[in-house]
Amino acid sequence: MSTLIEEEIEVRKGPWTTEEDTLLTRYIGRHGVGPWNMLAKCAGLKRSGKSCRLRWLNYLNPDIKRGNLTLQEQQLILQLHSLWGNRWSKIAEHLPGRTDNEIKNYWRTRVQNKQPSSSSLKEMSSQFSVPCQLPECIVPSGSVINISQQIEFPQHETSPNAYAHTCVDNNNLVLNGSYNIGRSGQDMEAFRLASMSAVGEGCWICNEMTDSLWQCRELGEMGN
DNA sequence: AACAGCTACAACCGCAGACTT
DNA sequence: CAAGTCTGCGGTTGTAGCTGT
Repeated sequence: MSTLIEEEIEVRKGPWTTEEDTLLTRYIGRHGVGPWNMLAKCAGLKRSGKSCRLRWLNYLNPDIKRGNLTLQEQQLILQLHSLWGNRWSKIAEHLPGRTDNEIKNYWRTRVQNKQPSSSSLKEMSSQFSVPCQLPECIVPSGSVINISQQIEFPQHETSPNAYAHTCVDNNNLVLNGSYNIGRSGQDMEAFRLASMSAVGEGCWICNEMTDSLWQCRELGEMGN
């Protein structure tokens, strides 16, 4: 009979091998998902239940979608993150086949790391208004997008008057200032969502822009 | 070709809440 | 009701692969 310490030493960590993947997949295929600690032992894996759960949910589960996030998914993540913050599991519930880990990684590597520099922040804080020039948008050159829609806010008590008007010039998306920015975070949120809607399905608004808007909101809150 | 820096992603850790004894 | 255990979540880290020099 092994001691507790010896058992702890036996627990494997690090990257999973194909043999381990096979064992876990086969066991769940036969018996389904159960208590993870028990499952790990019964499957013959020298892994913690936690590790098995993570491996299954984030990698081995056949329901998981592979490949890059679609533009719609990226847009949805931004919208949901603006509503719920870092509630990754909650956000993942609205993206079938995507895991909270994947969404979290996406956010950290491709959104959060592209925060505007402090100098650009200062510049923005001095203006704190539209229009603002936006780099690297993939809207076809020459397109014109007009929106004048009222944004619905699922969780906000009121619907602020958020209107954005956009046009595209030489691949740069420009927001024309028909949005009346208040100093509340909610107004900034409205502008943010309006801008995202402006780009529409199949198009994508650049990360720099949404982050910049987010910073604008924070600046607005700081100013209060 | 070799190296450094960067990016994306898998995996671990700590914590909190739920559940069980 | 308290203590122990399990589960799930969010933050963080390690590293393989890619890219630029």
